[in-house]
Amino acid sequence: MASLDRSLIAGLSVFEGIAAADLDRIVGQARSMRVARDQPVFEQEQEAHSFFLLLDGHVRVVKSTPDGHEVTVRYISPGELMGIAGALGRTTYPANAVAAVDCVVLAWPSHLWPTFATSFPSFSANTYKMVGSRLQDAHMRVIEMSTEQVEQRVANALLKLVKQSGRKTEEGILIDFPISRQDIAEMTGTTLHTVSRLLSAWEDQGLVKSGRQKVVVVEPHRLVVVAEGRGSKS
Amino acid sequence: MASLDRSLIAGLSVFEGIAAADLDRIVGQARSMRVARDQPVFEQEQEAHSFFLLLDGHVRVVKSTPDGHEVTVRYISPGELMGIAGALGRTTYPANAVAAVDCVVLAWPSHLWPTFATSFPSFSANTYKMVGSRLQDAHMRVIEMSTEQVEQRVANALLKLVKQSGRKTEEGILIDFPISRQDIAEMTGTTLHTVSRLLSAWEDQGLVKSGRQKVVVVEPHRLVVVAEGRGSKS
DNA sequence: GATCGAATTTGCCTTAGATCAAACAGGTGA
DNA sequence: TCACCTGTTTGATCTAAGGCAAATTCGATC
Repeated sequence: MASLDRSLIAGLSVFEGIAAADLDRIVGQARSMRVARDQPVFEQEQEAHSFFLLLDGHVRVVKSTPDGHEVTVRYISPGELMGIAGALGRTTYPANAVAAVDCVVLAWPSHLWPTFATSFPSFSANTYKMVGSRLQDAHMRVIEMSTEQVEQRVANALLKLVKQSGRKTEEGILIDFPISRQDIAEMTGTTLHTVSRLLSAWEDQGLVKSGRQKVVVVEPHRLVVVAEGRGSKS
Repeated sequence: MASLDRSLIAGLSVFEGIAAADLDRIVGQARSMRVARDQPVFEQEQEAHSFFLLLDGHVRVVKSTPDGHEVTVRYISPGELMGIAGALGRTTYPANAVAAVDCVVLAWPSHLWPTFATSFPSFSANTYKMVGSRLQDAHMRVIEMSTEQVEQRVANALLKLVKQSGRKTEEGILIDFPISRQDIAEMTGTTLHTVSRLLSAWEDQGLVKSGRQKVVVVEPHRLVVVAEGRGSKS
């Protein structure tokens, strides 16, 4: 296996404030792995043997309910940690993580977490800061679900994806991984039919351009207007 | 001010695994305060100067949206921490916390957190474990909002309240603080009208007994059936 | 005990969005 | 090049639950 270099992780916000030598020690204990598109990184209820850092690609985190519904919790972008169940006192993963595209991830055995946390206090502080913002996110989701209607939620979801993984093209801002109507529906608590109708309507108005597993946001500004609830109700 | 005793906090799960002498040191730096019913413990966007432990009473944590909606995030029971924004890298409180009844709380200045975290590792571990379970909770809420219908969500909310703050009476299990239809609506993302209709229907079926700001669950078992989605659709 | 305000109940109507159904691409592999 | 599978579009209903309005009840206060 090629030896891993600290340059892989230097500069990531989770590792901010950590000395170069320490970064080496951290990276030295990681195992790097490739995960092919649509393959799992870890699975719900499984023993949480490792925690992960996404180096390249995009990972979808999904919870399945007993009655067969799937809810997308979040998308992970390069540089983010995932599967940190151990740091929160869990022994199993709370959700499925599947690669949205071919991915490269680093994995550390979970039992290293306590050592890392005490040896590298800024690592632990940064991690808990991230946990804090995920908690914040989750609360925002609850609030959205309680107070906004589907149109606004879908607009918000697209804007979030654009901010997180948007790539500029001549047409507009492309969401940089394959994403289906069904995926968007699972992020927003609606059905693929409704998402399809919304995208069609927005396409007619020139807000977005979309195709099979692909969405390009042409006019983010106007999408923000929709997200805020004063979309043109004629 | 009466001197505070470690017996106040010994035995609480957050302080599990901490030596008696350390408990003294921790309690010694707290300030105890009373909060009258309907008064705030802390407020959204406010500078997070302190974190709190609820000793007695019940606190409702509510988020307000710009457009005037209120969403209840959770109820805090005695023994739980709240306002730990600092531990998660925030400088302001993310929500309003208001006393549902007259309360007694301990408060520590936020700047003590880092010291506490390093001096009492099990305190920090316990706290993050609790954060983990709140994150879990929040995700469960999102899933409920996405996949269940109002009837199930309201049933679930009542069951959660019963588990958390139920007190046995001859009639059934009483939710041990004043709670209005509106409050329940804000917990479940619906309207007080719908909650009222549901409670009326359940009362007719003998599932609950309810009155002004009061709910008694008479038959938890049958409420569980409703919560799981196979309530008697005649 | 009379009064007043807040909480609750209920009926009726409306509607956002789910469900059902069917047709329609656009890639991929043979 | 064609066939096929998966993702998408669009139309036609249907319904859970929200909105509106009005009556009612319960407690607290004077």
